[in-house]
Amino acid sequence: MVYDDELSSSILCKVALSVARHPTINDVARAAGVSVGTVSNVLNRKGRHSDATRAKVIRAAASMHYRPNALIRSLQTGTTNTIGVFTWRVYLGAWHDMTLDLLRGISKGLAETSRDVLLYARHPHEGDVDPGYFLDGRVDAAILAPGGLSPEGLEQLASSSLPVVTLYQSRIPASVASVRIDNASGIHATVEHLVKLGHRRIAFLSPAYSDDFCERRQAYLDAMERHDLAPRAEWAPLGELEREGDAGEMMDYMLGTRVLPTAIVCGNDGVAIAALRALRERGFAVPQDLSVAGFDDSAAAQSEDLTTVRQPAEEVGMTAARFVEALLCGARGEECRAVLPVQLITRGTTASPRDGRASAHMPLAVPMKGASV
Amino acid sequence: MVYDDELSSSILCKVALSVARHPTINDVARAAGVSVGTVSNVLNRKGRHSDATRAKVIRAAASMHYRPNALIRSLQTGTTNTIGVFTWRVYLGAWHDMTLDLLRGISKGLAETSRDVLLYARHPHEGDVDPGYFLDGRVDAAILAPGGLSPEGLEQLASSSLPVVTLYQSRIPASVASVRIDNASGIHATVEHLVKLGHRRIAFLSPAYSDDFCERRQAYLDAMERHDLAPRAEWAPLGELEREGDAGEMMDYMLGTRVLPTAIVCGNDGVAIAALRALRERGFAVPQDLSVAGFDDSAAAQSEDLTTVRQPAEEVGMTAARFVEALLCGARGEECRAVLPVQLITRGTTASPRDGRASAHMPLAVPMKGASV
DNA sequence: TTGTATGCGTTATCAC
DNA sequence: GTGATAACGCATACAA
Repeated sequence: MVYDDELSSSILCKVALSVARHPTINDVARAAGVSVGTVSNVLNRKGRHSDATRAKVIRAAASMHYRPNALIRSLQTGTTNTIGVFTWRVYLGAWHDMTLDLLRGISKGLAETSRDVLLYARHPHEGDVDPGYFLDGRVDAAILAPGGLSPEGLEQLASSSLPVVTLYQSRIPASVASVRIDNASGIHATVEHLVKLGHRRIAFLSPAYSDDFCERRQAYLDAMERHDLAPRAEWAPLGELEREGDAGEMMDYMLGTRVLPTAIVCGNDGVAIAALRALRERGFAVPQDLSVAGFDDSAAAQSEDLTTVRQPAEEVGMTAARFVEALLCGARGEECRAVLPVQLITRGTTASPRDGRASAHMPLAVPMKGASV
Repeated sequence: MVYDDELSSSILCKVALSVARHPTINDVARAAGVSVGTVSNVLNRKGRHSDATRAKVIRAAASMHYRPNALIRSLQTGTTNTIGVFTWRVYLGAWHDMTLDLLRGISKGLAETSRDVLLYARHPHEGDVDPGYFLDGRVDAAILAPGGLSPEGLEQLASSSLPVVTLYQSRIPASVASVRIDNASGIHATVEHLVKLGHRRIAFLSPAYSDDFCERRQAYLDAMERHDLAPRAEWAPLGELEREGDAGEMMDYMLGTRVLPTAIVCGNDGVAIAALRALRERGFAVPQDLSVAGFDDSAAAQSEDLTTVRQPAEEVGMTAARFVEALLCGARGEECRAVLPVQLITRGTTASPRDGRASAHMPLAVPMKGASV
């Protein structure tokens, strides 16, 4: 061609004009008049080349907005600088306010080590996730919130070489890193608080579809026993509680029993706030007629002046990010386990019960299944 | 058949024992006794091979938990099935409650087309993001919430071949797809509502660091003018308002003026709730002494019984996801523009002002240089 | 129907 | 210091 002997600047023009695609290291090398190896060296392993070459390469790369392809680079180096994060909960609504705090914590933690987050959005709304999903080379490690992987799936993942940190899960293989919160302490503190206020008829309202909820339920039963309080079966119903409306039904069920509780401990703030609304709709005053306590200390809990247990979701995320870092540095899963403390926050929805018996203005008979007070 | 089984299973064992790394297509090919091309064909282009071969390949792949490397596959196909999402806001706190709704919408929208989200977390806490950041081949397209990219950066990105959808941004190149909300309508409705209640001294409290805030501020000024109300300069201060404490200072400033407003329109719910608290701390009753309105209809707004403008954050996310899909199918950016409607939600923090005059304990109103009271 | 060969863009290992 | 070149794992066009 006529232009074979053009100066590099015009070559740059040619390249710039001809590429719809992004410039590659080859383009940079050609423009700078050096080999690809030299370009790679200059750009990555600073220090083993002449200043003149260095300048040429840098300028060529900058002028054509060269950007190394991250995929190929990962292929070469074996590391993606990306962490997979699976949180089922992003699909759910206000029942789980803590997701964003969690993500923020993870982001902050990973930013410290310049890693990005691959947020798995592709999973279906229902059913278990294929563990192989995390093994396609896109991520260096995975952080798994509950709800996606079956125990077997987690087992399989654990036996692979992918570092994994589970969150809010207790039924996991011993070798898997995990960050949990101290559910039992939180519930014990809540029950203790209520007992000190004079409550003896304490109910527990919660779904049971995650380890956390199960632990909280068990802790409630333990706490009741510890205080010599025998919870009636209908005070701790095992319902689905997946939507707001469910809380109303559950409340009807609970209020339809012969002996009403004077306090309700809820599995999380979402349930507690739904319970608050259901109670108020039915003419009950909180905390005069019934006390209500939640779990999580979400933003809504603060607004609702809800007594609740504060869990450090952001710290859970940061801890998980640090564990990921540790695992990538060779730590074993067994060494990366944390149970973060929680703290009871007493607010306006809990108070002493009205003198032993149900209050005077409470409905005599709740319109459900002929039950009476 | 039996012979085949024995043969392949023993080979499988050998392979399984030898690999610490993940099996590659070569391993599968060897185990199945076919070539890599055949494996690839069987796994991807169904239909052009014998049943026997097909069965062998499938079984070999399944038994060794073969998973194609997504990086290489992307390299090959030119598509990553991943969308980059940049939201600065994940770092911020309760000032921006809508982030999770947004993410949920994006996730739902992308799940429809089996794409995942690369959530950029690596950006520093301050300063502009390098546009080249999104051009390293890891994503097929990008969704950009405000705050990260400078206008020039966005321009540069727009001139690249990467499909981009901006959110909540109005000052963008004409060719860039965008999803916005109708800020002006929301503010006009709010001011209209307050005017109908009898307010004339209406203030505007908001930061101004994003397009949305600026639009809302301008809409406030327009609405005031439309109602022949000349807002005093001190009723629409231009402050930073980046933390909760700032709202208190701003409130002190506003309440320290000679003529007090009877209503405060806020830039978002976070500001409004901070304003509510600041007002109550200073002995003002809402809405008796002052009315307050927000913007967004976050969960906190519902809890606080705040009059506000509902914005469909989740729908913003879903729309963005759909635009991404459209762009990837060849649509031009100009064709992918949406301004989603908002809706005024009147709640308990707005009411008629106390009978024309300021309340008894408020400082007397003193007219200043032609300002209409 | 199946196998072979090529190339994707980069890093890294060697010669020079 | 610098430049060839192998290798990464896969898809695909093409040959058999």
